[in-house]
Amino acid sequence: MRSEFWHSTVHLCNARNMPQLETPTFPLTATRAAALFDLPRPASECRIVVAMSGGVDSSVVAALAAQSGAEVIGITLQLYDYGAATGRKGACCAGDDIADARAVADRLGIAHYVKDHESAFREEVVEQFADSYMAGRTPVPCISCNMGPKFTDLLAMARELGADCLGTGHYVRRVMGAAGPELHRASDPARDQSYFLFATTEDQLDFLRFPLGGLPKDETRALAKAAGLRNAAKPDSQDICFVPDGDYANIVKSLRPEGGEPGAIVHAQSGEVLGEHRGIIHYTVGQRRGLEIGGQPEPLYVVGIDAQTREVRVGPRAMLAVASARLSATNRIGPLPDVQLTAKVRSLAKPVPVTLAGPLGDGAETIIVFDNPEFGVAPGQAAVLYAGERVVGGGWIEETRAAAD
RNA sequence: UGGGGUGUAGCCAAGCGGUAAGGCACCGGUUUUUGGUACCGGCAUGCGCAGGUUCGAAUCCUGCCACCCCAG
Repeated sequence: MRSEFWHSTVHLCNARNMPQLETPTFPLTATRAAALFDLPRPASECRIVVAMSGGVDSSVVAALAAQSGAEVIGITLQLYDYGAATGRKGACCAGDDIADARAVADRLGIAHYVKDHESAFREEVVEQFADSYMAGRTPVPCISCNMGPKFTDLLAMARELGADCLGTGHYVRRVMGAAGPELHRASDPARDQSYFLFATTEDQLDFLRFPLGGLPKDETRALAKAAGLRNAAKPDSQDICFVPDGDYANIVKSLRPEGGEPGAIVHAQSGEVLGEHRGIIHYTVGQRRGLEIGGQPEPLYVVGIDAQTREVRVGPRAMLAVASARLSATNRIGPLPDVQLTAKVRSLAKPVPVTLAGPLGDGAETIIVFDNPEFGVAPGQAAVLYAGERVVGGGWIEETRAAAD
């Protein structure tokens, strides 16, 4: 099993042969570090797999795992090979990032595997990303990536390696509730990444650990410095990791050349053709900029995208008001509490009060009704449901119903 | 080659003698694990062109050019 599973391993270092490097200033004791992983047994008897992207966050997780006294194995998924992107800082899981992950593992004296996951990543994330845009939707590839490569594939690897848990650098908290582990927002709301993890299953959550979720701001970098990690000052990743220069449309067009076919920009109220666009993949419901339509008395926003006719419909902001949204493939994490729920329909949105009008979880379709009209709700994005700080679940936005005007 | 109208930044447009509003678009910044939104900032030494009057003209005068409408 092992040889087949790890046929693509390009590097493995033996922890016992590594020189013990001095990290005397590391501010956490072994006990406190171990507590972050909520281990089932004494740390010395545990094996922790850490998903190492090469970034600061997951590197610190590896450092914390090492500090706990458990046996630690770092795994880096090689997700894409983007030669041109090697100079880019802040990307993950390619080129320099893999080198960073390896260097960190060496520094910490832990084992480290690199797994070639390019074809799976392409299928599960990149192709879906392109298809979504081609369908006139706005995908969230980071969620697909968490669902597939990270929480399914990598997690399976960790289990096969006999690990007790899989630690990642996500800024969310795993909190033990009466009915089992719950997913909560990060302590630092500015860092919270729970939006990207709504699809985490209870099984996965059972096995996952997020040691950074409770850390105060800047603490991560302080830990990285204290541990002597070479990427301590590495810029935070942003943008989509497989889009090297931020030009996502280029990536989509290289995969789906038809995506660049022009179409009409039509006023949703008057039906007037206001101009021509450069392909529907450039637009998102709620988007204002990039339409290049001047001479209007007020800003116009994308209110709809018709993939069949390649028509982009635009209208005034009022037309963006949405009363409810239909969600598909919903997930539920833990019991549904009988409290006011809130929903986030974009990663940077504030959660707003909603009422759930249907089942939640097990892939069921459901409807969320916004207490107040919500603006810029785009099909393809995720709607993540919260009960206070707790993530209850969520689903994918399929379609929306406009607020009555 | 008759009459009327209009020409101000990429678009819409105010100004009607005192030294170029505003909106849209665009660009930049802030925020940020989705190039969305929002917010902040920038954006016409020049007002179709050439002359003239005036201390001073986009604003008045003359000529020319372009486009539009009506009539032929």
